[in-house]
Order: sequence, then structure tokens, then C-alpha cells
Amino acid sequence: MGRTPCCDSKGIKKGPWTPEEDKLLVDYVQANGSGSWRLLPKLAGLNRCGKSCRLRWTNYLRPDIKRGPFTPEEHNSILQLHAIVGNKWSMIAAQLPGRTDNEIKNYWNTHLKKQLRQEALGEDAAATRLAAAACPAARHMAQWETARLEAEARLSILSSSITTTITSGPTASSSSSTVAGAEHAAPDIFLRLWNSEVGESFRSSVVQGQGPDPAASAVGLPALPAPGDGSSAATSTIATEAADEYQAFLDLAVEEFALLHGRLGAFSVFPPADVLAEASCLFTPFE
DNA sequence: AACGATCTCAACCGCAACGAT
DNA sequence: AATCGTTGCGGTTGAGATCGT
Repeated sequence: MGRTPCCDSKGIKKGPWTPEEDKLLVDYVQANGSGSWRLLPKLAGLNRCGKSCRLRWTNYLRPDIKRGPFTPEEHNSILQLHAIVGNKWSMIAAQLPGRTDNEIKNYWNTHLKKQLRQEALGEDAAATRLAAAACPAARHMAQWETARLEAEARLSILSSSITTTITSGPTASSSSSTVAGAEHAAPDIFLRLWNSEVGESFRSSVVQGQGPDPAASAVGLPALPAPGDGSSAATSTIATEAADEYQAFLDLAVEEFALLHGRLGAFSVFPPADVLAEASCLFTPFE
């Protein structure tokens, strides 16, 4: 299978791999490691470009490749991760041992994309919910989309809360209400990341010289700038920086998925079952 | 059985990021 | 600082398989 070779310049072979070529590549990599992909074809006796060899190895010949159809768990993981990181196939693949980015990309384009498109076409919100109620995968997607939107909204509220605090004077209730609203979104990915190493690093480096907000601490949210300390201009600058840094943290955290997974061991981007149970009120419309 | 339409997925292409010089 | 070579990623392609008529 595969695309027909577009050219045959320099005598480099393209197109589908033969079993003989596969054997040459596997034997060489197992004996010597991948090393330099550019030099590998020549050393392994293959008439292929290094790029082609790397692709063949990583997507097909690697011994830890998991074959066969995607399990429901993998299916749901792909839906959830895609809702968070988008088309970052390598990042999603890093969370699914044995699956390659190419495989996940194909699965998304052939199965999930089509499924989502069909749901989107000609269906109003009520019809979508009915369908979601009948289809576990769609329901899962809807739940995660809800959680994601809530997280975005919370971030927005947090930013405006900071601004409000600065421009209209100190009010204990403004930060309290923000935190109370955020408490409902406790199981979302951003909060879990906030409580991870990345979040800890961020807190220690960015949020400095501010007394901890007890309510915020209770749910693991960042302390807001302490009201009324310093001039309004200086505080405003701090607030802007805090908001920028918070966004930078979120960007960084998403980029760090794979790293976190390895470094924290039990770390999961998904909430544990007990937390999910506690937060089930979030998803009641779909249950 | 024959044929066209649709689906699947291995492989290619182009580009960006990164390191070496 | 600029250039070059290498690697990895995401988007796309198209041959073969499967389905529908």
C-alpha cells in the first residue's frame, strides 16, 4: 500500500517495504541501535533514505508497537486528549503506550473526525444531547468539552477578577467568589497540573510576596494579588504579569504532558475515580 | 458476477525546530 | 550571527480492501 513513488532520483527506493527490507532494518537496529538515521540505510544495506527508515521503524517495526483495534479506553483517551491538546498526535501517542502518532492520527481522521462531523451536522443542541445520551463516546466527548470550557471560563474569570480587584478596590468577596466558582472545576486537567511539579515551580517563581488566600489554597488555586498593597499602578503591573505568567503556565503545562507522565509516575491527566464521582454533578445533564 | 463508491492505513511530503559549525 | 544538516511532526496521498447496488 501507500503512495506511488513520485520520483526515483538518485536510485533511492520508495514505496511499500518488502519483508526483506524490514528484516535488514530490524536486524540492524536491534544490533546497533538507530543512531544516525541518515547513515543507517547505507550501513544496513538498504536502498532507502534515512527518513523512510525512521518512519518504517517507528510506525511499524518497533517491537513495542501494539497491534489491533483501539480499545474503548484508548478511544476515550484519544477523545479526551484531543479535546485538550488538539492535533498534537505525538503528545497523545505519548499517553498511549504502544500506539504511534501516525496510527492515532489515522484513527482520528477515519473514525472520530467523521463521527464528530456527523454529530455536528444538522443537529441542534437538544438533539446533540439526546445523541450523546445514547452514545457513550459522544457523551464522554461532551463531558470533556464542558470541563475544558469551564476551565477556560475560570481562567477568564480569574483574569477579570484580578483586574477588578486592582481597578475598583479591594473586596474580599471578589476573590472568594472566583475561588468558589473554580471549586466546581476541581477535577479538570489544569487544576491537576497546577498541583503538579510544574504548578509548584510556577507558584514559587511567580507568585511572590503575596499572602496565601486560604480559600484559594483550599482548592489549590493561585493566590491573587493581595488587595491594597502598594500603589495601584504597581499592583496593576503585578496583576498583568501574574495573568501573563498564568497563561504561560497553562501553555507550558500542556506541553509537559509526556514529561509529567514519566516523572510523576502515577500522575494521570485524568481525575481518579473518587474525584470523578465527587464531581459527577458537573456532568448531570448527560447522565 | 461486475462495477463503482467508500474506507483504511502505510508511506510520502513539506516545514519547523534544533544543534553543529 | 548566519548557514547548513538532521530530525521529528503534522498534513496529505493513493493502493488495496471492503461495501453496496
